[in-house]
Amino acid sequence: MFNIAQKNTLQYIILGMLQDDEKTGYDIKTAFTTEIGEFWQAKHSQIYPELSKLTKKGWIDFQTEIVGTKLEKKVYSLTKTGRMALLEWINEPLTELPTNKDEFVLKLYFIRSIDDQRLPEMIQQQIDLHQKKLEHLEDRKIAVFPDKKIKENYGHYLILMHAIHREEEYLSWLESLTKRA
Amino acid sequence: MFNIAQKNTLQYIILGMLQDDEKTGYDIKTAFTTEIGEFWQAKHSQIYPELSKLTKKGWIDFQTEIVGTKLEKKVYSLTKTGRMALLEWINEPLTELPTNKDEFVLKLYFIRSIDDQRLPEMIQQQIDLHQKKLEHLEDRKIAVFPDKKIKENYGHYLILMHAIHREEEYLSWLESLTKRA
DNA sequence: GCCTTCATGTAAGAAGTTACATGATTTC
DNA sequence: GAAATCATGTAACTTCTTACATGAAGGC
Repeated sequence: MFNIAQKNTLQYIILGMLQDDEKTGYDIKTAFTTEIGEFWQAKHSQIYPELSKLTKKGWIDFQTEIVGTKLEKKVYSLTKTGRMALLEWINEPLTELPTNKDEFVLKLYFIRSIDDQRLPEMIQQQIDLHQKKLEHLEDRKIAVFPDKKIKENYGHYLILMHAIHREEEYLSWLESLTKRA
Repeated sequence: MFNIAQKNTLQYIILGMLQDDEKTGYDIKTAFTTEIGEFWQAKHSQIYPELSKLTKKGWIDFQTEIVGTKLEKKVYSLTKTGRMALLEWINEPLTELPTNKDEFVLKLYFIRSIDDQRLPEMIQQQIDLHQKKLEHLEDRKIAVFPDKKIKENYGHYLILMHAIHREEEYLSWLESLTKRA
C-alpha cells in the first residue's frame, strides 16, 4: 500500500478534477486552459488515452450519454479506489521543487552585456506578454469570484491569487530591467 | 534564412554556453546544476547525444585532449555557423509564456477546504524546501559576486537575482497561507 | 586503498506535442 | 448556411528521465 515511487502526475490531476463532479474528456481538456492551466497543461491527445488507462485500472468509470440525437459523450466519475489513489497522492510529501524553464531568462543570460541594443525591445515584448496575462488573470478573478464566494471554492481562489502574484513579481522584475537597460 | 519554426531549445542553450569559452560535455552538464539550473535542466544522457548532433550540423567542433595519461575529453567550441544560429535564436521573438508546472499548488487546489488538517504540515514542508533553496541561492550570490564584479557578468547576476526574487515571492505567499490555514 | 569527481556514452521507457482523422451540435 | 464549439480518438514524433555501462584521475 505504501506506493512510494508513483509518478504520472497527470492521472492524479484527472482524478482530482473528478472528485466533486463527473466530467467528460472534453470538460477535462477545457479545465486545463481555464482553472488550473497556470500550473499544469495537457492536450486532449494525452488526456483521452489516460482516461482509458484509468478506466482499465478501475480508478474511474463512465456512462455514455447522447447529446442531441447521435453525439455520444462519455461522462467519467471517480470510483472508490480512484478516490483512495487521489488521497494517497495528495498525502505523499513533496521532496523536490520543480524546475521552471524560462527561455526568455536564458536569452537574457546569453546576451550578458547591459548595453546590448536588442535588450530594450526584448524586455518590452516580455512586459507586453506578462501584462496581457496578468489582465487575463484579473478578469478571471472578477468573473469567477464576483462577490464573496471565495470560501466556497478556496482552492480555486488560492491558485488564481498565486498566479496573479507570480505575474506581478515577474513584471516588477522586468520593469526594474528597463531602468538599467 | 527566416527559420520561423525552430525548436529544440536545448541545442541553443548549449551553443550559448560555448559562446565565450570552450567546454566539455561534462562542463555543460555541470553548468545545468549551477549557473542556469534554475531556468533549465538537462541530464548528461540528453547532452551527449545533442553534442553529437550539433557536431554533425557543423555548429560546434571539438578537439580531444588527454587528462593524465589516458582519460580522453572532448573540448567543444562554437563554429561561425553555430554562432550565427545562436544569434538567430536570441533574436527570434518569444510569443508565448511557459507553463510552470507546480504539483504542490495542484494538491492545494484539490484539497479545497481551508480547514483541512493536512494543510499546515504540507505548507510547512513547502516552506522548508523553498527556504533551503533561497539560502542556497543567497550563498551562490555571495560566492559568485563577492565584490562588485556584477557588470562583468551581468547575465549571470540577473538570472540569480530573478531566481532569488521568485523564491521570496513564493515564500511570502506560503507564509500568507499559514495565517489562514 | 577508498571515495569522490571527472569523463563519456547508450538503451529503454515515460511524458508531452503536433498532426491526422472524423463528425455532431449550437449559435449567429 | 457558415463558423465555432462540442466530442473522441490515433499516429508519429520530440523531449526528458532512469537505468545500464565503463573507466580514469585526484584527494585524503
